[in-house]
Amino acid sequence: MGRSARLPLPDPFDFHLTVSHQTYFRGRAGADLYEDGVYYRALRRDAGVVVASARADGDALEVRVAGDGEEDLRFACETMAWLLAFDVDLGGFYALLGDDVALSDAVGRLRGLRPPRAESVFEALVIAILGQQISANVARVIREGLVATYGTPVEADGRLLNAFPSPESLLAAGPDALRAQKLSARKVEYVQDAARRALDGELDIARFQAMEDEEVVAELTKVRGIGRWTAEWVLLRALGRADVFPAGDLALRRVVSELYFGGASITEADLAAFGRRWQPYRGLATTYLFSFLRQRRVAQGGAAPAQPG
DNA sequence: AGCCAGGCTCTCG
DNA sequence: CGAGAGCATGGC
Repeated sequence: MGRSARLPLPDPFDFHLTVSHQTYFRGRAGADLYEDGVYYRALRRDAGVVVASARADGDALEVRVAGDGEEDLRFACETMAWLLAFDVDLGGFYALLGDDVALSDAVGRLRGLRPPRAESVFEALVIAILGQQISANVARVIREGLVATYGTPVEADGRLLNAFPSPESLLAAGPDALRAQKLSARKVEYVQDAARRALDGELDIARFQAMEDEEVVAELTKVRGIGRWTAEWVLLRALGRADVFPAGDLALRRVVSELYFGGASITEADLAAFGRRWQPYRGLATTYLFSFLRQRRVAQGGAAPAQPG
């Protein structure tokens, strides 16, 4: 049962690091599962779900699907290559860094990290809304609950995972049920509005890929609940844009302050100006800086895994 | 116990 | 324009 195919790996590429980043160095984050060297995702395709997994094997990515459908396998291969950002030019970014000591040091440990992606604009948008204002850890906990409760459960290699909740399921949930998932009343509104838009076809990825970065920002920020930061998150995580730099992001501001300004506080405008040094790879710089933070957070034992009892 | 988190809206001067 | 309040809740 099942089919598999092998995709040539891009170079450089650190599979373990990239999938670890995707799962917050914890092995699981929402619909993303990483166990025993295998990356699992339940992918939505048309009305159904394709259970896919990938692992690095020599110079290839071995992609598997549970069923026997040839189309499913092809879909899984394309999607995995997209999720793991096979198309991104890391070499250009590394060359640009040159004498950037601080980030080069981070890059030294993060070499081969690719900026992993969300499955859909809807997923990226919902995750971004959940993450507004609150800490990354709290956002992650809330996302776990949402995916566990409203995702589509499937099994792969005897492991349980969930496809990211469909727009239908989050709409059907109703406001009170989502409030019970620790969303604020506002966030419930925003998430359900996003679900409606997804069902109306407004979040179709092709529609956005035809637009420039700033057009996407302008379009998305017309919507109540979506500000610049949320739109930029979608650009990075769903559309895979290379040069996006969320200068309003508090964590990004602090880590740049720490690495480049001796901890002195900097404004959003300062960060935007400073970020120009990473053009046209500001999105990669963002991913590397976040990865630096995520790894350190886990290494320091902050937000330890759930207690046994 | 407070206070702050990988924002955003709304209100008021 | 800018400043400030409110939101939800996990972690320090």
